[in-house]
Amino acid sequence: MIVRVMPDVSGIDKVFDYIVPDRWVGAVQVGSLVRVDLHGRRVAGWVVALDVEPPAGVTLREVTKVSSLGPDAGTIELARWAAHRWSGRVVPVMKQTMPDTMVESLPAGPGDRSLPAGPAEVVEAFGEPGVTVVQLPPAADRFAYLLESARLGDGIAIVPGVGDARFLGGQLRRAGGRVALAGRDWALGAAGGTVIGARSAVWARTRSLQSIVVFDEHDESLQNERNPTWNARDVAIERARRAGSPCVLVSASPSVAALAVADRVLRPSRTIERAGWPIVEVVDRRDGDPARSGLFSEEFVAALRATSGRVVCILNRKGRAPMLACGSCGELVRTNDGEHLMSEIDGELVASTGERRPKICSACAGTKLKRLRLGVNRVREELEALANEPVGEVTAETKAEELESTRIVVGTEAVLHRVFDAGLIAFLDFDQELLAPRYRAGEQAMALITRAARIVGPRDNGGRVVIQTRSAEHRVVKASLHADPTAFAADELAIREAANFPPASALAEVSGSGAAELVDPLMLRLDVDVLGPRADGRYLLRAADADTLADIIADTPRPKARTRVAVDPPRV
DNA sequence: CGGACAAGCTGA
DNA sequence: CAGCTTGTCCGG
Repeated sequence: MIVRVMPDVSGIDKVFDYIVPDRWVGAVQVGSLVRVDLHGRRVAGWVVALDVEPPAGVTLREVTKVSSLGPDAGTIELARWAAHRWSGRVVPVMKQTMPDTMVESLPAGPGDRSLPAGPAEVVEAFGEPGVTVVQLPPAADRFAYLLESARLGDGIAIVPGVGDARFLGGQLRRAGGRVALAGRDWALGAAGGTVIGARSAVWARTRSLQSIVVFDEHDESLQNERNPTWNARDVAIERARRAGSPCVLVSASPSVAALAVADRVLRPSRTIERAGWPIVEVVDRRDGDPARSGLFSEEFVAALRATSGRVVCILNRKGRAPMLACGSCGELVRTNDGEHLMSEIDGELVASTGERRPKICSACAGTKLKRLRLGVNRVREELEALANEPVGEVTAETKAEELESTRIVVGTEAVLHRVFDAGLIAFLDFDQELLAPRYRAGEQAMALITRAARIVGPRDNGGRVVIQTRSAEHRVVKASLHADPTAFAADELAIREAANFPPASALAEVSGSGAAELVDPLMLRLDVDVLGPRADGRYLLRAADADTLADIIADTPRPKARTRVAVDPPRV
């Protein structure tokens, strides 16, 4: 038998034919990982087709080993689709489809077992094929959606982190479901049941696919940070579409990307939604004495005194220039559209968007601007004095037990991934998040509030989220205050459409020394906009939609010089 | 990717 | 012109 093999070599995006010795003919399947000789090297590779007709004039070599089972034919096709959609190579995607350790054969599949049907709205979410967005308050119990997915048969559940996977997976197992953790229990999942895991679980092998459910669909960790920058939410949608099965996207604050492709959106009543969010207190730091730019508002201090449980203060300061605020009215110095911060360069106000103007407050025409500086250490010391008890600073190095033993902690937003309950979460300087120079800043800020809301729990829990800001009218702040992510999504979508940003268009960032050369032939085309170069030599490509953009990039020759193309860049 | 080979450069 | 670097090509 002659098979076609895709070598697991990062520089090669080509397939080669090999002879399978008779003794392995039964063992080799599409997706099998084999070892082959290639150009004097012994390398691993995936069998992508069986019984092929090799090109004339080449001498075939033999497969030297059959190492493991791998993805099925449909998943290989899906990997090819993703590599094209995110303008990258297939090999790194193929790696995602593999088990943690080699698998020679699959165990027996689960027998028939019946799980109980959930509430009507949960059953309805999985009721028909297509994309259903389920908006669920942050502290709501999501388990019913996992259980329903498992009740329908083999399927995949995707969560932001492996911790979530272990927790929800354990719950399902105790409820009688057959659960496999993606990667580790690859063979078990391939034999049948529910595969649960972080983003790479979307590539898991399954026996069949009756549904896919994605929890926290808005979470940025669902996007692969290396090229190709595939997003598990989008891959899940495509995989479910190919299987003719429902794809359910669950989020407390659905992304505009998900809403744009949704066939149906299921939202709770306002009463239920409000009840599922904590009390959010917005403190407008422009009020009161504008000369006082202290770190802690009276409202925060009151909340701190009233909280007996854990207190988490979030302060983002890494690599940030000091913000400017008007000395007379306290307004932040922002771009005309109010979306981004401006800083002072050579006596002029300049924003990352290129907008510039003289040093004048746009709200009151005041000319006295003051710098607002906040450092974590100063915050920690002042907070310690205020609370009269030890305050911990959380960094990546902070040990879990140290974090557990300190009641009050200060850190960057990364703390929100390490703390699982709190009585008070305060964003001391939320403007840094709101006005970050990225088109997704609003959604990213909303995601932080959503995560904080889940940690402190629903409003009858007594937990609180405090937002200190000078942008109280910002859509994220208003939506948080009113527990109304629907309003946020509508406002965010309008802004994206006005600026022709996704989901109204598709973007790719081109960087590296070959960027100018790659972009050059695209300058005259009408179906793609070339924006840039920016100061760091990066370009942005913009097309009407992701497919058009992918086709254009695929048809453009890659320069010899190093060039990186990042599709759907999260930090632009 | 990484080996093979060709073309280009350097110093004696 | 040996000895080395740099660039280009290609794999079954």
